[in-house]
Formats: sequence, C-alpha cells, structure tokens
Amino acid sequence: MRELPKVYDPRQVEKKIYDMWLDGGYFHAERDPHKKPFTIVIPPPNVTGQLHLGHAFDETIQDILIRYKRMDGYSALWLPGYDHAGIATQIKVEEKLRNEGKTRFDLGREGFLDEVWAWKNKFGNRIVEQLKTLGSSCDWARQRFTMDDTCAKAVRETFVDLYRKKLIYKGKKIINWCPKCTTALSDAEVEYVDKPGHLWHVRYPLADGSGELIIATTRPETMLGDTGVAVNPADERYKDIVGKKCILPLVGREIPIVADEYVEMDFGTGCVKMTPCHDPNDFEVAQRHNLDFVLMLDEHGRIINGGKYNGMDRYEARKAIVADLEAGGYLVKVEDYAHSVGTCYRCHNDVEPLYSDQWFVKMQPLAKEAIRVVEDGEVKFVPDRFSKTYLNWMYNVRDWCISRQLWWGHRIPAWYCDDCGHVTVSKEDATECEACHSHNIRQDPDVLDTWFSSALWPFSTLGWPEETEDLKYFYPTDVLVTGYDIIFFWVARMIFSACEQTHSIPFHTVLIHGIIRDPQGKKMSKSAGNGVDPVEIIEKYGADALRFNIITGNSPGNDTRFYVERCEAMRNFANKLWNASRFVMMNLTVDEVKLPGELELPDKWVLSKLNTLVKEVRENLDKYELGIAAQKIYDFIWDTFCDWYIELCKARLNGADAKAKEGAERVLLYVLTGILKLLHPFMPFITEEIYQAIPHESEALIIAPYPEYDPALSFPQEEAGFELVMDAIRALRSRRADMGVPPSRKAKVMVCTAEKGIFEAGAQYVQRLASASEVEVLGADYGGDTAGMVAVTTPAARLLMPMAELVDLEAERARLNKELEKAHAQLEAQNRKLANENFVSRAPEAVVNAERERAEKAKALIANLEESLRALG
RNA sequence: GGGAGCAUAGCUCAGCCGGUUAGAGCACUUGCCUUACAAGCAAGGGGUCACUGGUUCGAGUCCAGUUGUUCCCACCA
Repeated sequence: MRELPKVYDPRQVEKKIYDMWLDGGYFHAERDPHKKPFTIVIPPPNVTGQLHLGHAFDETIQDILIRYKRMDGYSALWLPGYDHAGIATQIKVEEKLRNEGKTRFDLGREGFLDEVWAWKNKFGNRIVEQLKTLGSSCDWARQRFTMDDTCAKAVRETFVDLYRKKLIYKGKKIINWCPKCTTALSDAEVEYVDKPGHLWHVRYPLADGSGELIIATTRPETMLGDTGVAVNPADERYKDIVGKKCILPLVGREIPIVADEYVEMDFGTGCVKMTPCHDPNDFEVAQRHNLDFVLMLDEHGRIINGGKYNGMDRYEARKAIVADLEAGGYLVKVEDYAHSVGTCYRCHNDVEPLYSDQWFVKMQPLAKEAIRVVEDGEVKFVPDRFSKTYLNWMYNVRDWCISRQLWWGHRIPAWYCDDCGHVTVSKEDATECEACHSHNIRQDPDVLDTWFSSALWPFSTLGWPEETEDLKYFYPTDVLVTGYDIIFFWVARMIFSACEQTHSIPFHTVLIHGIIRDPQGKKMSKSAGNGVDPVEIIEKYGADALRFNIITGNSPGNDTRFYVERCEAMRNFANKLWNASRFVMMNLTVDEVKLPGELELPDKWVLSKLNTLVKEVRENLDKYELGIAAQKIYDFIWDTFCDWYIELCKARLNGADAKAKEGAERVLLYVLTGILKLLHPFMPFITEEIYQAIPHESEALIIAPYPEYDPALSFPQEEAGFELVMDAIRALRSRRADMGVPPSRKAKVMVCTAEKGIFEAGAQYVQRLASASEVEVLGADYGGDTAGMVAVTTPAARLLMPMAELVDLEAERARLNKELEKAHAQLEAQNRKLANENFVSRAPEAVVNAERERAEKAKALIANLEESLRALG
C-alpha cells in the first residue's frame, strides 16, 4: 500500500495504466469456447483524420460496453481499424501536391498512389495514438485497414458475386457529379442546402412564328443542353402547341414541345425546358418522348457543346447567358427564388446532375432482406425510432452508384477487351479476356466508393470470405455504435451486404447516438472554428473526466452540447473518488476484501444500497442507458458513500473498539471495491489506479468480475430503519443552521422515540454528524421538563436540544405550528387518496401500501409536533 | 410535400413500464479550513414540467390537437 497524492493528477496515471493494460494483454480477445463472445467493430475513422469529439463520444460508448462485457465474463472483442476514405484522403494529398506546384497527373497514377501511401504511413498512426489516450480497449493485434489485403479480398469477392448475380451493373444514367472532386457521387453523398436563387422567365419563340412560350428556370445556363419543352397534357393553355417546335434562344436549335404528366400545371408558367443530360426528371421525360441528349458540361463543370460559351465555368456561363438573353429580349422577368441545391458532402461545392456511364448496385433485391431483418426485429435500433428512418430509406432506396473517378481506393475489378468488347469481371487480376482470350485488355480506371468496403467491415475484418476461426467465433457481431448521420452511408449498407454475403445479420443492435454541438447548439466544424480538441481536454482534465462528461446528461440518439465546465465538474468527481479512496487506505489495516462477520446498522444500510445500485446499473447497461447508469454511480459515490457512509465510519475508525474499527474498514474496502468495479467501464484509468493501490483479488480491475446482485446483502428493513436516523440528523443540522449555531457549539440531544432500538444503534452517528455533545435515547412518552429546549421533530422522533439562550418561545411555537399545518395538509392529501374507493381497488397493492405508510408517517409527525407544542407550554 | 425529434429550475440537460414532496451539473444565498477532499462540507432559494382538450383512481410521463423550434427525407422546373 502506498501513499497517494492529495490531488488526483490524471497525467501521472493514464499513460502508465494504459501501458499496464497493454502489457497485460487484457485487450486481446481469445476465442474461448467456455466464454460467450461479445463483438463490436469500430466505425473506422479516416486513416489520416484527427480525433474529434464525435469520435470521443462514439469510442467512449463502445469502450464502456466492451469493458462491461469483458468484466462480465465475455470474450469481448473490440476490433479497431481505419478507413482509407477515398475522396477525403485524395483531396488532402492533392492539396499537398498543389502546394508543391504539382498535380496528381504530374505524378501519374502509380506515383500518386505511392504518395498517398506515404501520407497514410505518416499520419495513419496519429489517430491510433489519440484513441489510446481516450482509454479505448481495442484489440490492437486485430487492427484492420479498409485497403489491406484481407479487406481487398472481401471487396473483390463481393463485387464479383454481385456482378454474377446481376446485382452490379454498368450503365448510363444521370448521376451526381462533383466538378471539384471530379467524380461521381452516390445519392447519399449529396447534401441538399437551401440557397437563395432566382427564377428566370425566358421566352422560347415557336418555330412557326405563331407565338412563344415562357419558360421558368433556376438554371438558365443549362438551356445549352435543352432538347425539348414539356407541358402537362391536361393543360388547356398549351393544348394547341403540343407537337409543334420552338426555337432555343441564343442557340437557335429547334426543339419539340411534348406533353408529359411530370409537368405540374400550377408551377411557374407550366412549361418546363428539358435538359435530359443534366436533370434526372428531364432524362426520364426525354426517354419517353425520344428527345435528343446534349451534354453541355464537362467534368470540371465547364461548358461544352455550347458554341461561344464553350470553356466557360458554369457560373460564369450563367452570367453571360442571362446577359445575352436580356440583350436579345428573351428575358421576361427575374424573381427571387430559394431552392435546394445539391452539394458535395466532402468539398461542399454544388453537385451537377450529369449523364454518365457508371457502375451501380441494384438495390431492390438487396433491400428486401435488409428490410425484413429490421421489420422482424432481428436487427434492433436503439432508440427504436431510427428503425423508421432506416426503413423509410430502404423502402425508397435507389440504385447505388459505386464507381468513383478517383485513384485512391479499391480499383474496380473489371477489364475491357479492346478486341471483342467483352467485360471480364474477376476476383484475380485478369490477364486475358475471358471471352476471346485476347491480352488486349484494360482495367477500368475507376475505384469503388469508400463505403463499398466499409459495408463489408463487420465480416471482412474477421477474415471473410475465408472461413476463419475468428469469423466463426466472433461473427455476427453484437452491437454497432454510430451516429444517426451515417445510418444511410454505412449502417444500411452493412446490413444488406451482410445479409447477401454472409446470410446473416451483421449485428443484432444498432446503438445510435447524436452529435456533439458547441455551447450555442451549433455543429462543431473546422470551418466554423468552434471545434474542441479532445486531446487538449484530456491533457487538462483527464480522459476519465472527458468520458464521464460525454456520457452523462444525455440519452441515446439525442444531440448534446459540450461544455468545458462540465469537464471540470467531472474532474472534481474523479478527485472526490480519489480522496475517498485515500481516506479508506489511510485507515486500512486489513489486507483482503472480505466483509466482517458482524454488520452494524449503517453497514447494512450501505451494503443494501450498493446491492440495489448493482442491480440497477446492470439493468441500465443492458438497455444501453449508459447516461443513467453513470449518473446513479455518481450519486452513490458522492452522496451515499462519501457524504454519508465515510462520515458514519469515522466514529468507529477513531474509536477504541478494535473490532468495530476493523468491521468498518472491511465494509469500507468492500464498498469501495464495488464502486471501482461499477465505475470502471466509465472511468477506467482512475479506478484501475486505485484498485492497484488497495488490497485486490484480481490482478487488474479491467478483468475483475463485474458486481452481481446478491440477495444475501439486501437489508430492506435496516435500510429503512437507518433512514430514520438520517432524517433526524438532517433535521438537527437544518435547525442548527437556521439558528446560526456553528458546528463547534455542541449540544446534548435527547431523542424521544418509539424506535428506541434503532436510535440506540444510531446514537453515535447522530452525535458525530449532528454536532451533539451526547445523545440520550428516551421513550416516545418522555414527559420531562422541556423548558429551554429546542425541539426538532421528524415522523420517527422528537429531538430535544437544551439551548436555552437560543430559544425564543414565540418563534418556536410559530415554527411548530407552521410545520403542523404542513403535516396536516399532507395527511389530508393522503387520506383523500385512501378514501377514494377507486384508488384503493384499482391501484396496485404496493402503491396503496406506500400511500398508507405515508399517511402513517404524516400521522406520526403530527403526533410528535403536537407533543412538542404541548411541552412548550 | 412526407417523416422524426425537442419544449422540465437563471443556463445545459436527465426523468425507463403513468404512482411519494419532479432531479443533476453549473450559477445563486448563508454558515463552515469538522485531521479524505475548499476541485471540499453543511444548510437553503429557485419549476403552473410550452398550450388546449382527452384517457385514467392518478399524467412531466399515454392519446389528439395547437404553438414554437431543430433535423431528416423527397424528382417543386
């Protein structure tokens, strides 16, 4: 046993404890046939990213679950890993190149990839180290990367399998294109933002000169790609001109006027220009009416096929075209108009719908099973409302565009034959065309969406498609923890991928948390500069304080605001526990955790409360109510253990009775040990540090068994009995404070009570905690002279303190009368309830009994108050 | 257009299956360096649980509607 410093310093402890855990190999999950597995795969952070509070939130939840299960006897695997993050990483490396005056094309594909790998190797370890400072108990030996060989194999296997099942196809469609990232995006990767814009009304003259149409558009520049105008077939205004042609202003092209249900008559002018290559709806209308397809934007968002506008950037072109329309007299009017614009989730530039040849996953067939497993409850969302979010998306899911025009990622395993045109899709790198055996083949230059490999994460990380021992033992995984913002990106795709590839759900529970916001409730972001660096917080307050801050005062699925001051409060809590432990150790002479043979009243009280706590915390953890569990442990430690039990023990510890002292020591050590175990998943560092310093049964707290409810340690009667003593102590303190009596001014306390036994057992505690010089326990019927006595009244007792000089008879009487009034009101309320036939007959017995007890208590209080009044004379 | 969340103390939030006198942290007031802890102890002040109606013996909690607010989804040119 060693001396602990007075103030807890996490910096002295956390690194040392983490290394101890690593050295002990405690994070490593063995395939143990005698244990049940419990598996969580980490949502892989971007390999070159930095830890932010969102990660801290996510990882803390997972670490709590893993540590709980590990202590509870499971072979608990928390599998860590990182995502190659195609677009994000490529952007970063290209940025770096730009600063050197280079582009990726200068390096060529191979050279560029070398550069990215170098970048990955340089920064990839940073986030690992940061996760460690949080205390994450990941099985680092099983660390994975979405670009490593195992994951690559899973990607190929899946791609080829889906291709053979015709669930992956290549086709020309309107996709989302980011001109900045110069790649296609999936629907999920587009964020719609309401932006102020304009509605330009433009004249399209009829070709036969018989009139004109007014067309309203938010994007005049796309008229370069117009190949028709559509009206609603039921629109009387345009009945006669359907089938005619009009002339596209500035361009001069004659384009047909068609009738299509898609057009809403009461929006704008009821005429819609058709730009099939740059609008998904127009595309469909064009297909129905055989309109031409004119592509008018290139990969960078510059004009092509647009005559004099060629080469202009899309925004520049808009200005030029509006000006020309106005000059040519085609512009009728301009209205302000706010509409939602799709933006790229990585670079936030406007996304262009673009007609393009891409690879897709056919979603309908896959969605079927993904819907069923959630509808049938095989996969549960916590909180449940997110299953609705998920299902709604899945019901309406559209084909997933998976090809990206990037270099960093899993290259699409498709080879095109220059001789016969056949496409060879193969798990192994193809060397010849599988149709004509020509060697004149080229691999598709594109890579797969990053989320394609993430989708396989729960099983690819365990070795799939190989039937590995790990896969057999740890898969399906158990809980997936993530924010609601990536349900579509990731959760949904893991579910259907697992169902299709492994014929199993990937996990049975999806635990959804919200996002961490700044004190104003705004999203934290780099650009807003309101981010808080968790590493700095850990440095200042400790990882335990950060973890506890994040996890308390917040419920599943809800956003939470981050207050640095709360970290201070949690650091104080850690310090409180530290000092309580110090106190226990200072008084400790026993060297094993073992309860004494004889328990005193407060011992039974605290043990019974601890026992209840154990039961409740387990229930809360099992229901993923981590915040509630944490709050209960906090309350127990601070209030029950520190403010009451430790104080209650001081009398015995300082007393002459050696046996009583030892008894107190043993119970203190037992309860402290229980607390450390309960708290460990939440505050792993400080609890381990203390555990190592006190007598302990396990070599480390991290693998000590989590406490279990023990019926033998439940003492409801003693618990309730001791509460009577505590009531008396509180009442005495309160009265003394009211009268301004300092603690140093001790006074004798006479207890008049029917509960003589309990108060006799509690007398020493009343004496110490209520600043009494001595305590005398008398019967309830004590009728001695009470002149000059201060009377303190609780339902169980009348407490008399001789303090003649402080007694104001009138004030005393008034006070007692006031209390009496309150007690009567209370009793009346109770009696009204109990007199209600409906209540007594319909409410559960326990509730009625509780009400009766309350009435009894009120009656007892009234009797005591009346007695006190009588005694005053 | 569809869907969801939130509205509880000055601030930020808990409050699970409806059942004491609605809780916590921070802030505030008063008194204490009581030999574990002033990052502390004790005692207090502060709430018509957004509004209206309903179900119920009983509603912060369940239902309907209203208002405010946040978010998600959707092909509103």
